Amino acid sequence: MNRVKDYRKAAKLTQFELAQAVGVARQTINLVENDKYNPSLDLCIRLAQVLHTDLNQLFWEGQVHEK
Amino acid sequence: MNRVKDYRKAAKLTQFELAQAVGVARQTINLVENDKYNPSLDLCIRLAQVLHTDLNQLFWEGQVHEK
DNA sequence: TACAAATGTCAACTATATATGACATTTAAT
DNA sequence: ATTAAATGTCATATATAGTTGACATTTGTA
Repeated sequence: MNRVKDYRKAAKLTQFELAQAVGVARQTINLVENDKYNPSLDLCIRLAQVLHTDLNQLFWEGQVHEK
Repeated sequence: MNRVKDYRKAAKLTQFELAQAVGVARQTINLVENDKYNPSLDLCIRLAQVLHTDLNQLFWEGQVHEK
């Protein structure tokens, strides 16, 4: 489970508004939030930018890597 | 420019070996390293795991976000 | 209860990530 | 100077990300 929905709600955006902000369809946001598929890196980066966070926060949750 | 090539060389892997390790074709690694396209999140995550790093290190370089 | 906004989901379509095979060029070692 | 390994790149094919439109369900609010 990624954390897009959490960050979107924290930003008080609807799926539709987030979709517009990153330039994809509303359904695409819905599918990403529900892990129905595998977004492109480009979309991940735009999501992180619009949600004022970064790739690790959104998509690296629970991974055990430490530097 | 992402840093896949830097991390691959640090791990002393060839493009072919890295491709095998993450389960894609060698050409795919080549294209990713040279920013010829837009990999899937899934591939990005496998690259980060195999290269013992994380998404931000590989693909968030130069982005200005701080938590 | 009723209504509207937000969300989930389906089917059909289009764009593009990724595969495969092949070949040219570069790099490194002999 | 040769040779092999590694890399860059092309063309064609396939899988799947992302679109569009539509409708059902949920959630919040009057």
